[in-house]
Parts: sequence; C-alpha cells; structure tokens
Amino acid sequence: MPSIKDIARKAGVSHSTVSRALHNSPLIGPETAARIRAIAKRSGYVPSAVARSLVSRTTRTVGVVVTTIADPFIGEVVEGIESMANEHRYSVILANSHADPELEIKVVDSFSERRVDGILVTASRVGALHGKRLAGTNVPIVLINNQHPGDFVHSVGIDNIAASRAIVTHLLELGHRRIAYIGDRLGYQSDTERFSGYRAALKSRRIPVHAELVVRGDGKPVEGERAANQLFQLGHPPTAIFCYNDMTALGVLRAAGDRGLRVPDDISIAAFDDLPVTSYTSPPLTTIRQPKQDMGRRAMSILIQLLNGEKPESRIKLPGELIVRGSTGPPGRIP
Amino acid sequence: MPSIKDIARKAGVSHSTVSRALHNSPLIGPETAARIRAIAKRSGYVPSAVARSLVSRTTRTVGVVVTTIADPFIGEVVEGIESMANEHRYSVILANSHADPELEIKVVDSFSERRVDGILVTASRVGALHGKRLAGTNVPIVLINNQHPGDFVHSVGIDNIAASRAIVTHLLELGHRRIAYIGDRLGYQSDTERFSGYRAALKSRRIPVHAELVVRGDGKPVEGERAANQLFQLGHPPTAIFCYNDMTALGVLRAAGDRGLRVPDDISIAAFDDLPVTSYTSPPLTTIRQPKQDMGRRAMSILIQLLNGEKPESRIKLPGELIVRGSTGPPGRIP
DNA sequence: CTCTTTATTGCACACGTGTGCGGCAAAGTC
DNA sequence: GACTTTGCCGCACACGTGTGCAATAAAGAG
Repeated sequence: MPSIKDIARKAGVSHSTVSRALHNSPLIGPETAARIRAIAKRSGYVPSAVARSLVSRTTRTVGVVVTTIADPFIGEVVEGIESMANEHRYSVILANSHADPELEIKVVDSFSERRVDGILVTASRVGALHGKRLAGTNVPIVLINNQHPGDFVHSVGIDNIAASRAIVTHLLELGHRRIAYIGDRLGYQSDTERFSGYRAALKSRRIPVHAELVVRGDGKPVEGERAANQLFQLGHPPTAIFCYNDMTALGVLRAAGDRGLRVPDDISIAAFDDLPVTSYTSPPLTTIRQPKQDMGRRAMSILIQLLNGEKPESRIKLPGELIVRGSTGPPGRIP
Repeated sequence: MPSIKDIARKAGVSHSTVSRALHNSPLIGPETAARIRAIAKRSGYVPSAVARSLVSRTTRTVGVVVTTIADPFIGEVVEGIESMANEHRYSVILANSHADPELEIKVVDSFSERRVDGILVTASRVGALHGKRLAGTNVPIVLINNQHPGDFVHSVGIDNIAASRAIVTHLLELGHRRIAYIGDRLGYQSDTERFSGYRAALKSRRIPVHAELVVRGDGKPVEGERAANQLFQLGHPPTAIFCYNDMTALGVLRAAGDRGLRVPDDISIAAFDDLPVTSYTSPPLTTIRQPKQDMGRRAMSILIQLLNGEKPESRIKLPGELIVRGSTGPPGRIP
C-alpha cells in the first residue's frame, strides 16, 4: 500500500508537494500537479484516514450503541443513521450492548480509544446506565428513543402522548367504550407517556379509566398473551385492547385465536411501532407507525450539527402515524 | 485528552518509559511503573487507537457490507459478527450498499481509506458486483450467503440442498404427492440449490417433477401471492407448496386466505429462513431455520484466522434445521 | 579496585499526513 | 541593472505511540 512518500519519490518531489497536489492546492504548478495525480492514480494510492486522523484530531467516525442489532426496529433506526452519516462522509462503528452494563463499559471504552467524534445511543431500555460513563467523556452524545433522557441534552423520540391519544381516539370513534391498555413494565418513560395519551383520549370523552382494564406486560408476546387472557376472564371484558407495542399485540392475537374470538368482530386490537410483521398477521394490525429511519436520520443530523459547532434543537419529538388495518372495527354485541 | 507525553511530563520520565510501563514491560522498575500507572489512571488517560494503528499498521477493525441493515435476516447475521468480533477486540464498521453499485464503490473506498483489516460481505443478492473492486485490494474477504461465490475463496452459507430436501421429504411423509415449488428469480445460486433439493426429494420417491407445479416469484410477498394464485387456478392444483423463502410464503398465505382455503387442511405451506414473523402468522409456518447468528460468527471466525495468518476452512456449509409448525399437515381430499 | 553483568531509563527514529515558513528562481517594476 | 513581487517548492515540525539501541548507574565477580 503506497504512501505519499512513495509517489513523491517516483515523481522526484517532496511529500509535501504531493500532499498539496492531491488536495488541489493553488500552491502547486498545474503540470506538476497533473503529473503527480497521474502517478498517484497509476500506483493505486489510497490516502490513510488513520494518519490523517492523527493530525486532524478528528476521525470522521461515530459510534452507535444498540441493545441488539437483531431487533428490526433498531435495524431501521440504524439504517437511517447510516444513510445520513454516509451522505456526510462519516463512518459508523456499531456495537451491541445487550443491555449488559459490563459490556456497555467495554463498548464505550472502545469508542474512546478509537476517538469517535460522536456517539449515538439507540436503546429502548437502557440509557441511564451509560449516564456517568458517557457524560465523563466530552464527545457529543445523542439519544434515540431512550427511556431515561434525564441526564442528556440531545435526544430524538416519538411523540408518544399524541400518538397513543390518536389511536385510542380511533377506537372511540368506532364506538368502543370499554378499552383496555396492556402496558410495559412500570417506570419506562414511553409506557408512562402512552398510558397518559390513553387516559387523555378517554377523558376527552368523559369515559372513566377502569383499573381492571389496565394490565402490565413486558413488551413481549408471551406476557401479552397472559395479560390478554387476564382481560378476557373479566366479568365485563373489554371490546378493544390498546397494546404498548406490536410484540405485545402478537401475544394478544394468539390469545384471542385460542379462545375462538374473532378479530375485530369480537375484539379489536390496536398496537404501536408498525413492525414489518404487523402487515402479515391475520388480520393485519392497526398500529402507530414510528418514523424509524427518520429518527435515525434526525439524530445523526443533530450530531453532525454539534460536530460543526452549531447549536441544534435539543429535544425532538417526531409525530407517529396512525395506520388503520384490519384488527380494529366497530364493537360487536356486548355479551 | 491527555497523551503519554503529558503523563511523562507529570511523572518526570520520558514518554518511552510511560509506554512501556503501561504495557507491563519488564524493562521498567516496579515502583516507577506503579507510579506511572497511578498518574495515568488519575488523569483519565485513554490510549489512542489511531496513533497505535499508524505504527502497528493494523486497525483491529473490520468492514461489514450489507445490502440493508433493516433486513431482520441480515440483522441477525450482523449480530453474530459483532459478538464474535467483540470477543476478539475487533470493532465493526457497518456500511449499507443498498445493492447500488455506485454506493458500493464508495463504501469499499471508505473501507480502504480506513485501513480495515478485513471485510465481510453479507448479501443475499449482490457479491459479484464487488468482485473486481474488492479483489483488487489485498485485504481478506469473507462472503456470507452470497449468490455468486465464484470469485472468492472464503465463504459461509447454508446447505440449501440438504435443507430443502429435508423439508420436501417432510411433506412427502405427510402423504403429499403434488408438491409445488415457488422459486426466486432464475440464476441465484440459492434458488438453484433449493430447487435441486426439491427435485432430489421427489426423485427418491420416484415422483416426477411437473413443470406446471414450478413457478417463479421474486422472494417477496406480492409475487408469492401472484404465483400462488397461478397454482390455485390449475385444473389439478397442488396439495402442498414449498416456497423459496418465508416472505414468499407470506404472500401464499394471503392468497390462500383470500380464496377461503384453510391451511393446512386444504393446502400445506412450507418455507425457508425462519424469520421471526413466521412464529406469528396463522397458522405459524413450517420452515427451515437458518443459523443466522452462527453464520455471522463463523464468518468472523474465519476472518480472524486469516488475520492471524492461519489457513481456515475455505467454504463452510452449515446445516439448516427443519422447524415443523402448523402450516403443514396431511393432504385433504383431492378435489 | 577494576572489570563485567544486570537493571533501568532516555534518545532517536518510524508510521503517514498536513502545514507554516523560508528559499529560490522567474517575472515584473522603476 | 537593482529591487520587488509572484509562483513554486522543500524543510522541518507536529500528531501519539512503539521499539531498537545506546547510555547510565547499580550490583556483582574476581
């Protein structure tokens, strides 16, 4: 792999001249520059980003921390990050944390050693754990959809309250009055906000929130199934269920199927996230589409602005989009 | 961000001594070393990987090219790559190609500039396009599940023939005799191999391959739906359909539902890949599980061996696993 | 006490690139 | 012709780290 010194020797000039010629510096004579560029191209010269980084004290590299890249939601976000980064000639270093604090520390240390210019954290769960460790370094950090944005300045997320209010309102407009909510574990900000939107929608129609209609899952199908069965066993079961997320809804769908309940004739199901799978369940799910790629792009955009010394908007809340599919319909006869 | 020179000054020694002390070199006196390490820790010293890379002429970094990280299949593979890389203290730089040749060239150039130690290419479609460009550099390359492994030495893939033969045999054992195959576009190696396994399974039972039962999709639901309708309209329709992949099967499932066909009573459906979605369709899909994470880990492992100067196995074919779910059953009465 | 061995540290260079400044020749000015 | 300006190029240093070799001091051997 040739360096500028090698082509300097071939061209009979100093390496400084080569460096300038390759940067189209006006300090170099046109014909000399052309000759040097020809030699460089011929010998397959590729500049070394690492040497350049050493002197420029910037690597044009960002670190992306994810809990797991196998999660399709996160994959979409990273897709957005990568495309925006690529457009601005940044490279992304990817690292899984698996929500394991020990691994997270290793990951962040690795980012420090590599001298990344900035860090993006995509975590549905974590974020607080990094807190001290991350804040210790002085590299800019942008959080995406995290549950504990407290310590950090810059973040991108979805407007959970407005979105869940919209989807619950959709159920209300279909005629539902007994609408259940299957949440995630208590304490996550997104759960709190979605529940808050649920209550706001009901309140605007002067419908009370029944405690028996609010149950907890953990964001995964198995617990969603359990929670749904709990609701179905009520003396006065709901006619519609709003789920914290699509994965929970998958469990609910299964529970309904096992009991012979038809969706949406006997029970309407609404969810959140719009994962690819939701188009292919039967029936397909009514849900809230999160602008996943756009969230990634916006976060990367904020990071780039920070790296350019600008002062970007600090906390962005993007709107969700209501996607009405087959899993919601007018309520059937109340049993 | 302090350098070894800074702590050398604080400790009143030369930077060489600091460098050796931090590497536990026996050349440094125990108490001097301890004092230096204390100062380094206190001042929050983090070694610079870029400076180290410059002298060691190795970055401990691998580039991973994917068509799109938003694909859940690819996400799983990358998960495996990342975990194995992390265990060996390698970092992964991720880049999307979007199957766009122009973008691919940019990506590979970027990898060259960054002086990655090796490259992994995860592409269901591409691979040949990189060919010349990639082979030009002398960095080791390992391909995963690519369609045109011709030009490259090292690759990891699934044993398509054995796996498709196994799943078609499963259908035969259920009693099916008219089994259709919905393939991908012609020319992809994985399609050729899966079709080959299909024929082998039929041949072992002395069942002829009917041309009318072999149709083409494109690996996506819409074309799968179209192809399925084509099969359903036959005078003598199949009792089972083996699909090139899960996405095709989703379309088939929809087509069956729209025609009022019950799965598996009226028609059995078998697929390939075991995407997460397949557990949540109704009925859940019988399919071949590809060891996605393991494929990533194995590929990274091969790359590490290459970087260590060893001679790893050149072409690995991993076995698929037959996952029997609800979409396959004994054939119903022939109409 | 002198010579040799051992332990510890510093000097100097290398890795590849970027850049301020000085040098030098050609061209222009009077 | 002497001086200034302009154009072009090289010298030398910097970035942070690693390492061969020399230097120095201490310790041991005779």
